[in-house]
Amino acid sequence: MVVGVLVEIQNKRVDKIFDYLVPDDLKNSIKVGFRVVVPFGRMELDGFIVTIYDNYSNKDTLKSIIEIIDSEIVLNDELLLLGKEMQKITLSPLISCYQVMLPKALKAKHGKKMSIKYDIFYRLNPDKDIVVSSSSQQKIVEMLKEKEKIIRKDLLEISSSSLNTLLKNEIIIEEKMEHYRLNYSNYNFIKKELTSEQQKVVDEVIANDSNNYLLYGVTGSGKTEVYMEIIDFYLREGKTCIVLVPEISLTPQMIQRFSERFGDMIAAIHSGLSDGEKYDEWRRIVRGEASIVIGARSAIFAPLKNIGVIIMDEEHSESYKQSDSNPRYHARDIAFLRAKTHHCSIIFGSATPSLESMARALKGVYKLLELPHRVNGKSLPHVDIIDMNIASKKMKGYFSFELKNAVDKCLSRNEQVILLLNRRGYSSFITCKNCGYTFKCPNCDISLTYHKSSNTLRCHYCGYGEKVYDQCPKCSEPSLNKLGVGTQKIEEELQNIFPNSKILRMDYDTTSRKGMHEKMIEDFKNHQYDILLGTQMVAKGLDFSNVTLVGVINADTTLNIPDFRSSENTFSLLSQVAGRSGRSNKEGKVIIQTFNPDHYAIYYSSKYDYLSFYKKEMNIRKQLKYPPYFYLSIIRINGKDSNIVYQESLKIKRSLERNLDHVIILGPSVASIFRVNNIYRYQILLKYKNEEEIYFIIEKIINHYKNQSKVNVDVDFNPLQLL
DNA sequence: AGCACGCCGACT
DNA sequence: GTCGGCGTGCTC
Repeated sequence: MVVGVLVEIQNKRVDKIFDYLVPDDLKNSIKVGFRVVVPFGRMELDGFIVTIYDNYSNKDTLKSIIEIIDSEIVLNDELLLLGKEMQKITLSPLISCYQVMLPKALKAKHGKKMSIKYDIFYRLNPDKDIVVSSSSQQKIVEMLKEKEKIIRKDLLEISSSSLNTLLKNEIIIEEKMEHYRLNYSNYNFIKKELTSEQQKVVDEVIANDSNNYLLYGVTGSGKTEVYMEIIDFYLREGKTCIVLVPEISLTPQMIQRFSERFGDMIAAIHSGLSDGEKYDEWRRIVRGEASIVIGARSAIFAPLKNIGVIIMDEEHSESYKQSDSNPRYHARDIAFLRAKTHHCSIIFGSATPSLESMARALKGVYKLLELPHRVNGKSLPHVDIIDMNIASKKMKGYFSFELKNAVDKCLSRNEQVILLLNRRGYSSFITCKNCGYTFKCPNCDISLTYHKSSNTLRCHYCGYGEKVYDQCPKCSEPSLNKLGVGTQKIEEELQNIFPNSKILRMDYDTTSRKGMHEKMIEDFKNHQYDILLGTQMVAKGLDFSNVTLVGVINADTTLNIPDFRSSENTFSLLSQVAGRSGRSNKEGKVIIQTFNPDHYAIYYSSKYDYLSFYKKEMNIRKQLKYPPYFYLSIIRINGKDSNIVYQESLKIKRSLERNLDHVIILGPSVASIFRVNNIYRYQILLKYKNEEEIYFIIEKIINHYKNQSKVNVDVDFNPLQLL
């Protein structure tokens, strides 16, 4: 017997199938989709069995498999096929496609044994008469008469010798059962009364078996309730469901809502779980013990059978794309592939749909469903924009008089405040502290990125560069700000202004410890704090009924990120955070501090005018040839020798130019961080209309560079970040 | 990814 | 004369 094995090495040159003999004693237990240990050169490696050959001509040269790791299939037929399709659409190593599907505990290095926890149960042996010879034996038997089965820990006060005697005499039986580290309550079909708007959406979706929907519903319009009702329908049909949410909004609140309704039918995979716990959830899914999988990006690979619907909440979220490493896939594309095999529907939900999705919906590629009203019947909270060009002249720190005042009022009513501080991208570009001026590329209409080493500003799209001056070119003040504001600093200032308030700081630093995120949300909900100060993570999905004021300290930071999507991201972030205010019966309010009060992203978000924003932004995208009018791809070239990397980049560019018409080829330009770990990086940006045309050439280039070690060439199709 | 093979410089 | 630098190539 000969099998094809894909070995677990992250190297393109060995990303192919190696053939091995199966020793006779393993023949009966081996299956496609199992992991095995194989000899490889002088090493021993883990690998996946991807084929079993019917007949194989020259077996003599083959080595034999050392051992089988699994007793259950790790990659089922659907996932094996899905991996191949992923490799095709991402041009990533096949092994990386399989690895990304599995929980970390399974990717463990060879030799590390997985621990499955067991509970030991005891029950009475129905075939034996009960004969006891001591009072403690009698006690155990009494317990079993009452409870049918008991767990070892119930017997703490009873000597184990009496237990052993009973076992030896076969009066009681020992049983092992797999212990799952998490527990959910039971399914209880609570049906919440839906509004007629919500019901209409539900009816529409369940009327069709395989359709793609864009659910455009304002914050607080009850999308989650709609999802649950649809899921309920499919569960009754005997089907399963996947719910994708951005990691940041996969809060205990969210999980609780699902588990209250669906109990232990859900498997929730989130960052708060240990690797072991994630593995447990994955096993429950494999065994068909969970019918709803709720999780972040990688939950799209959940090994469910018979999927009825895939829901992608907050579909505009950038976290759905794996951008940092191979395979550079978007969960949306995987959803399409899985929906095709399962003949199921996909629902993309958002209060601020991505331009790509809305464009598709308006073209009829997706069916557009709308929830234009909040379920509490209240209108969205009023938004005040504070012009910091004026306000900053009168203030010392980061808080305008208006924001200070509003916080004061809110606290005096014993209500709570959420303050959003945007830190992302701060150090990479330069702003003027005095007037808010930012440097832009004359060719690309995006902010320039600051390079500390050369003290220059550069554009990463076209390579344009200029020297940094000490003075601001607009107001001539020597007040260029190269550094960001930390949440910590703001917290101190806040505490000084409101000495009697309790402030909770929530950012990457304070939530990195396991369970902290959950605890903070719980504590804030219980009003142990008055003010929640944090980064993006306070903007999404949280539902606090006592929050009546949301303040955005610096709306400009996301706007200034050198990316053509920065307006879109700003609009959606501001809309999301505004929706945190006034969620129950109390009137809410939002205050946004900005140096760009007239910027359309800020202006339209303050009016909750998605469609106007959409039209304006689409116009810009059209003019500048960006998505959704043009596709983008980035070819990244890196290597140890910067000169060789550059020369090869030029070669690639020329070969692209020779082979492609109607494709805009920009670069090669240096990546935002030119040198990482002594690897130099260049990139070429492609803008095009026809996906097929470029695919084959890029595939050719990547395959060409696969076999040589001087430079490494990767592609990112439809990148979200161009940096 | 490892690990060996192989072809040139400074040394006991 | 050798020890050892790490460039190139292979692993079923």
